[in-house]
Amino acid sequence: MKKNIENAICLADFLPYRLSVLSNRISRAIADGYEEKFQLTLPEWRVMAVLGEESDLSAAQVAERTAMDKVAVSRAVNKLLEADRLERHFSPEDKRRSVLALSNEGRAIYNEVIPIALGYEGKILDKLSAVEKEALTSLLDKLETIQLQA
Amino acid sequence: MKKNIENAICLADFLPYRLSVLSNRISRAIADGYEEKFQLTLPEWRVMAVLGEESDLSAAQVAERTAMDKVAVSRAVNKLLEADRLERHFSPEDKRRSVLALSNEGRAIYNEVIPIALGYEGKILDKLSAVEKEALTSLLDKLETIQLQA
DNA sequence: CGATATTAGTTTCATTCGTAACTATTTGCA
DNA sequence: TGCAAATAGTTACGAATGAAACTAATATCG
Repeated sequence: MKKNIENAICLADFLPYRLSVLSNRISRAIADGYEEKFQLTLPEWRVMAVLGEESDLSAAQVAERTAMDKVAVSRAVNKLLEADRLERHFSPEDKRRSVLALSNEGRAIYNEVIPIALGYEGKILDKLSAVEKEALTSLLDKLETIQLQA
Repeated sequence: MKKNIENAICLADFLPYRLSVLSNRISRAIADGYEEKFQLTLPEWRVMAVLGEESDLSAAQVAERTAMDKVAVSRAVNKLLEADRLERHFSPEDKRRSVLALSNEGRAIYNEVIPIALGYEGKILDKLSAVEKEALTSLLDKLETIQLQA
């Protein structure tokens, strides 16, 4: 396998490229499992996923937990509200702050999507040994802490 | 740390989500290192990267090596042609097939971007021990082979 | 109290992206 | 040969995305 020793990049060996291709492939496969069936986009699903875990978050808290930006959250929330998958009211103390939660319908969909998403993750993790799974988790923990801004 | 044992997802522990966030963060950081400076988008850079390694590829071969689809390649190639960073002629045997290569100007830019890209990768890899680097490579090798299509 | 700054969330606009349809060329095979 | 199918690449179009400007509500501080 060609290495990046001279002034050239072998894309196939380049970590950022490999992560990008792998991640896109996995996300696409999972989204294919629910997008058409539930008319649900990836950003919408992410919003539902955090609200399934914890209710009554503000849009900003959803953004924080999903690593989405506030515009993306706003759009996803509005589409979910239109589809009656979310309920929103506003905090009495601060009328700007929204308080978001899954509706019954949203919860039902959440309960259906969860096994699909976990199924795909399982399909991947099942191919790894216990040691490899451990290594993967610990590498991700470490990589997530790395500061990149020049 | 909350685990995915019940019918819920802890996004922060969910492998596809973690990969996606990590990969986007890294790609964004690297792109910030060349996009503005060279007026170069990520897909354009990917095309240049493969042609820097190997010249006279067709658009389809570029697509294959970059994991981009043919439309994205077509667009990137056309922008690079307009900017005189690429040269294109067509195969005499098959007038449909393009033969792409970096221009001198493209090569010069390639030579400038390479160290930026490798620098970011190095910044990440330097935080890992030799054993961790080995584990990462072997995990990626393995994960890349996994079949996901339901 | 009242002006200014900050914060939450939305809207706008320009760009990007993906899918599907299209053109041109070549291949295969009756 | 010659016509249908396949292939290389482009175009068209609607949806998704991101940055910046905007609105409304609250906080700060003279």
